[in-house]
Amino acid sequence: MKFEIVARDPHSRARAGLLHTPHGTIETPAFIGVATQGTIKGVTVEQLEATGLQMLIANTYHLYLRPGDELVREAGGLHRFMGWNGPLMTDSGGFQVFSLGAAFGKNLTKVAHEDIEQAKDERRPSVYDPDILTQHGRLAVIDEEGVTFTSHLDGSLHRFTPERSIEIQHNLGADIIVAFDECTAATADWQYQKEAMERTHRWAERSLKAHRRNIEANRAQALFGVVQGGRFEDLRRESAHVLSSMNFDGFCIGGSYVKEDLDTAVGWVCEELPEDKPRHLLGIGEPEDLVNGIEKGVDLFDCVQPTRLARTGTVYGPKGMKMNLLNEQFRRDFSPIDTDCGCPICAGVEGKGGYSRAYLAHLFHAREMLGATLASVHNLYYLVNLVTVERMRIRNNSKHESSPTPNT
RNA sequence: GCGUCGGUGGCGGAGUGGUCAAUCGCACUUGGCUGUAAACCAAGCGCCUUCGGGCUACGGGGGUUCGAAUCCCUCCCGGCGCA
Repeated sequence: MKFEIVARDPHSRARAGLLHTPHGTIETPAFIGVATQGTIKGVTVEQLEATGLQMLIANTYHLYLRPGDELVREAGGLHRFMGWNGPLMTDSGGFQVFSLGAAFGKNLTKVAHEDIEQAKDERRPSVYDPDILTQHGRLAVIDEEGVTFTSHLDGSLHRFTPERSIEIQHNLGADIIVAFDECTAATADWQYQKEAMERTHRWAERSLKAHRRNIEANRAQALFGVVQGGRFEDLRRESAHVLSSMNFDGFCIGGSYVKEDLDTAVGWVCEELPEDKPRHLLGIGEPEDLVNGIEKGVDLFDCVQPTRLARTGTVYGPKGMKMNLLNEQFRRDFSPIDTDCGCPICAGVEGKGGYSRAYLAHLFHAREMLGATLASVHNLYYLVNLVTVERMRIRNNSKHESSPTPNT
């Protein structure tokens, strides 16, 4: 995998680049679609192409449980299995350490509010002990070696270590894979964040080692390490610094956040990471977050937000304002979601008119699955386009600053 | 006409003397959703409120009772059966 920076914004740390993968080149900054179970829920590959998405990210934990990574390998790898020929990455299962662990059963989310219930992460035993799961009322428990999961599908017991996550990801065969890490709660204290971060660093080394061992025989090409450290500047910088010294092909910025911390944390990390490698801000998000992240120097984003919102009836309207199409006011609103939007849902395809808010509202009220599909296509298009505009802006600004690097 | 069963909130449908403004669905209204335990979750849903409470309600009317959606009488309406 090769990464080249083609333009830099003179007014910020933003940069535009090209990320070459065996399945094509990604123009960065880019928004990546989340295809957890090997699909962006409710959207076909053909429809995805119409959104302009350049890359998708699938999930190790989900695909390992079902249909099984061996089966995917048998199918010829995830690309072939899901019919997506473009660039593909897989997440390591690190996020499930959080969502099935510290966050389980609480009202904890990736980007939380300041007043959330504290997610207490008591010190864990240092050895693998399956019994602790039941004692803690969660589906994932961490120890030094790895994480013990109770399947959310059937309650069966599973074990992930960095080595295992990498092995599974190699079986899945994405272009970019991610080191196994621990996503911590936004409000975890300094002591715990440090402990978790250092463990994540040890896991990063092990992931790297496992990756190197298998890389020749497998399809997976590039490995990204994950920066942690929570809301603490010293830890974030340290994490970025330590990981930079390892031989990763790129870096993810992980963790969960209190909204106000997001921007600062991303800023600290990007200042420490090497300039010549791509940075992926995991699981973020909202339009303003993308703009802020790009300004800080982030190259890649992925987020479930556009599709999850879409499935539940919320779309990005004019100027990115969120609209809940189930609200009464849209029942007789026969205009498109956004008159200025060029997506197939709003603008239609090849001269055929698009869909109206009222029609979408009807689909959602009637619980017709097409509603989720149409709204997902629109929301994805919106975010992809937003990032594309930013990318163009960086390239154009850069040109005026007499950058010799030509555009592609 | 006689007999019989039944009439409860927008709808379906519980409740059959007090703990009932009334279980539960659905519909409706509004929130929330950021590396997907998520086509999901939460709250509200008679009227008024200074949020303590107050008022009007279970087909209509009249009784019994300290107290009735629940018991009795009567009227109206509907289903079924017999003429």
